Amino acid sequence: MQKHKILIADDHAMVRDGVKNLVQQNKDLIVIGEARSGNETLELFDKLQPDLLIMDISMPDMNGMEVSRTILAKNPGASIVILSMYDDEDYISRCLEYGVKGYVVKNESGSELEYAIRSVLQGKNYFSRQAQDVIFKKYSQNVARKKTQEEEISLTKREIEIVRLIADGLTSQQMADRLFISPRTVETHRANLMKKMSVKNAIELVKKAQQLDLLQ
Amino acid sequence: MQKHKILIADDHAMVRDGVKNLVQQNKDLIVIGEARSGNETLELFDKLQPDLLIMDISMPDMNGMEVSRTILAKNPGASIVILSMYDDEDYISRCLEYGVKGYVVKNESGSELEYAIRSVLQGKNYFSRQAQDVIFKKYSQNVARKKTQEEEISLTKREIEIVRLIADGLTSQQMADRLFISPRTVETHRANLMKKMSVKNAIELVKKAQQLDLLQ
DNA sequence: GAGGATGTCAGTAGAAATACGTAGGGGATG
DNA sequence: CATCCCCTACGTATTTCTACTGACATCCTC
Repeated sequence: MQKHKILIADDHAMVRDGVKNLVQQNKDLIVIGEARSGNETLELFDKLQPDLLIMDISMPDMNGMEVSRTILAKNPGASIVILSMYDDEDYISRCLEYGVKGYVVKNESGSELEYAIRSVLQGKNYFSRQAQDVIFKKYSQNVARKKTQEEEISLTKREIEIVRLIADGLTSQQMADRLFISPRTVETHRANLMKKMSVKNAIELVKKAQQLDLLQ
Repeated sequence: MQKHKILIADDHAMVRDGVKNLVQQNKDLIVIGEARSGNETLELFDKLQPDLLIMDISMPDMNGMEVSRTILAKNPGASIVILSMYDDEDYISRCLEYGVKGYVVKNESGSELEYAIRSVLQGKNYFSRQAQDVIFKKYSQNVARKKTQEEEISLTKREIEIVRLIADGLTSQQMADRLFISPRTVETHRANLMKKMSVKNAIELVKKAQQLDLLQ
């Protein structure tokens, strides 16, 4: 049987041991190395080429996110599960950005970590309960904000057409050619749009339209 | 003890009974109504004002998503858990958009539903394993796409600063004032940016910068 | 049929952006 | 020290955008 090779990175021996025990209760998993710092993690990852890296987010020299970014820059498919003390939104979203596949908050049960390991080795992502809560909260805040703004502003069909063309980077002349109307008319629409949406130039107009989800 | 009032909506009696049993094993929960269609759900929700609505996504007259949207438009804080046969990405993301707080795929265990009920009643979101997998897959695809584009273009610190100000809708003069440099210099940066990023005007520049995640 | 919303177009004027090219000072690096 | 990159800055010319005002036809509604 081919065992999955796992590298553990944490500056606390006790945590390393705990994770190691947890991992090695599974016969198809084997811990092939332990790192005590960010730099050591980078070295060992290169040398050992593990199937999975389980890493603390806070380490003395370089934090887990920076290590993740470095590793994932060189090894885009690498599997990394982050262990963190915190369910901080910044941390979590940065990890997602960098391509980390798992994120488990330490005060959650060991089964969360096991589930994360299983999922990631199967090629899926796994963010633990608390981590998801944070993401969903952020997401729904965004949605809520969009909803409340959306009410007041109502655009005509033509105006929506125009604002989309503006967002595509066309000049008034180009829009006029495409719509078979005068460039002056396009400019009228543009002016009306800016007035309706309380902005001072086309760039802010496009941003606002994006926020209101008017572009496609 | 104040019991949490729950409304169940599903066109299949067997599913309703199953959910009902599951719910009423908890002493602090009580099923106060059952709806067999989308329209009935809307009526009962208005009349009964439940603390939580557990609803099938597919119903004869109006599907669960449309019902959700209608209810949430009138009751922005309403708690809704969607039961679905499918882990379709479109369904899930639409539910998120509308403000649905829970999404459970039917072939998952009953404990997923219980967990969802608990979480939502506590004011949190809960999307079951399969639903999350879909979202994360989508998310990481986006990240991956972004990454591949990012390589070629490298901007200097000053250029990044400028492109962000452009994205904020400032004119060259305003940027010059803020950065204590000549407006001509700002225009030089702007021109260099447009050349580097192969675009013809500021709007396309901003869009490109957004794609490359250069704006904060 | 009066009134409102929409889409169309124009004049005038000034502000801003874009397209060219050129160039010096400073820092890092070989 | 030569070279490259970055930041800085200017000249000239043209295009595009923004601001403000006024106007007319159409369609819908009350």
